[in-house]
Amino acid sequence: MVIKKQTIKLKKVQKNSKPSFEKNKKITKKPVVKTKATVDNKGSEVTKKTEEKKPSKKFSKDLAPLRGMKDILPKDEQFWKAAHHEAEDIAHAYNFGWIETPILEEVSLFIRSIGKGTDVVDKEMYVFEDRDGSKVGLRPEATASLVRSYITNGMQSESQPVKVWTCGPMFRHDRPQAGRFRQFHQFNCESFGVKDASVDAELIVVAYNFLNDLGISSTVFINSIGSKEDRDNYTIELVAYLRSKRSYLCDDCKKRMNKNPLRSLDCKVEQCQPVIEDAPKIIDWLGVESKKYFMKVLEYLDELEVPYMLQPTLVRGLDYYTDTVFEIYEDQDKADTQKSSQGALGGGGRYDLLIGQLGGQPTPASGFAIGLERVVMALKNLKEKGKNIPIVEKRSKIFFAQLGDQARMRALGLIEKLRREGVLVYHNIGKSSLKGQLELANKYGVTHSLILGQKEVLDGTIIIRDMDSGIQEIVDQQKIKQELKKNNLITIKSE
RNA sequence: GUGGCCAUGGUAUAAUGGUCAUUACUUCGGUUUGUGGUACCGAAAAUACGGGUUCAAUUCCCGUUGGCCACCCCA
Repeated sequence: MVIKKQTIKLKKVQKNSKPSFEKNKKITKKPVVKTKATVDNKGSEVTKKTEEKKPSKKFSKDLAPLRGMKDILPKDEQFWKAAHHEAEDIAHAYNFGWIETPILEEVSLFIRSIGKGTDVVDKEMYVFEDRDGSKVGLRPEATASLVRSYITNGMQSESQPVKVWTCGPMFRHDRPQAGRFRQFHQFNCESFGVKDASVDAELIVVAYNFLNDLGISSTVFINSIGSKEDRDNYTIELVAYLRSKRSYLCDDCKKRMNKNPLRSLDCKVEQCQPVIEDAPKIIDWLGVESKKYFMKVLEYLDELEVPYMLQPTLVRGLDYYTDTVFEIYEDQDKADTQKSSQGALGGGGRYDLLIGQLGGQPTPASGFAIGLERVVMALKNLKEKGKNIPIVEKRSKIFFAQLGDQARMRALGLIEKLRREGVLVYHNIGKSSLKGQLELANKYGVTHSLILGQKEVLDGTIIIRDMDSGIQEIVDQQKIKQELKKNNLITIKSE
């Protein structure tokens, strides 16, 4: 029996005897020499030196996930599941087919679609050399891959439009921030093959309903950037205008003027605002066709009662868009306008030139992406405010406790048998004390526990304990299911 | 990529240029070795990493890494 224990840190010693291998982080961790003074049963004192230092139990930093990447943990399961289920439901409801494409693709696919000169391609892509020397990249978004898939799988010969959806991780080497990660997840819907305002409107309504069904109220910000010619003409005009106001602009905008003038319209710097307000509006430069098309989209949205705002300054950072572009934002309470998270939950638009540009038959297309991390963030916020969110929780109401070696041996078999019959039970076979197991049962919030002990094993029976009243019933092991069913406690797996 | 703030057990925190680094939750064990919710007792568990100043650094300084936030950009 240990009566006394003391630990002495010998700082001085380790300082002076600094080992030469100090570069090794784990070993440099302060060595601690522990001395335990113990007294054995007979009362004689024994001093023993425990082994030199133990390496730090703290995990070393290089074990942590990479910067901007996160483990998604069980505590957040409900939010993620809610989002995933809703994605699946809504995509299904609108007849989108599920598709999954590789995360890794030839780099040129992304460069050719998203566009050289965009930040996503120039600064944020994970690119590396494959073993054969070819350049591959982690997808920074899904549209390029989906378009590639449409082409390489000959989907142009299916009945149009071809509508697909996917969910999965995307990668951008960005600086992590609220709602922004290097690996993040998107829900994507794309519609290929038909150019019609109704297609755009449907996509927008899908995005809107996805959020709405999750309890997130949102507004769509929408604009049209017209055809490529419209945009080129407009860009020339805009640059000329910005040049004339050059001295009033912020430094970023001065740079953007050459690189990506449309983005200046998005500038949030205060000094630029008056200039932006007076800037020529792209909508005035749309060709007749584009203008008509845009009006039609808006009409549909009115019809569908999707709340939207025209935003003449909305352009998007990816090159492939034409005509309709939109972003969707969570409606903020006035109370938390201060509270950051100003990123869009999702965005998208029409890209009629992309498929042809990548080598397919020229085919119109339109789509959107929603960031699941941001959705999950919004869901968490809502829950904090006590709002109801469609949480997916499959909980069993029953705990299975076992006691004694034979019972333990029997337990797994019984649990398996119950599972096959569609009865799910919580259990912790690793624990041996009944007390500990019932504690757990309590924590799980079950209403009843099954208790199997030595005696029950021999009798072929089992105890059913009502956790509220404490009343116990002994039933035949063969009749567990019936008993539980009688009390309406069963979570049947199928159906 | 730029800037601001930050770094103490698993989580959340307290404190200090010099005994054994505080507290709570969690985890584990015990208070009846067949009965949970409460109570009590006990245990495990931390100064991110590297360097500098100092007799002495968890504390002060620098660097690295990471986190949060904003910009850029985007989801």
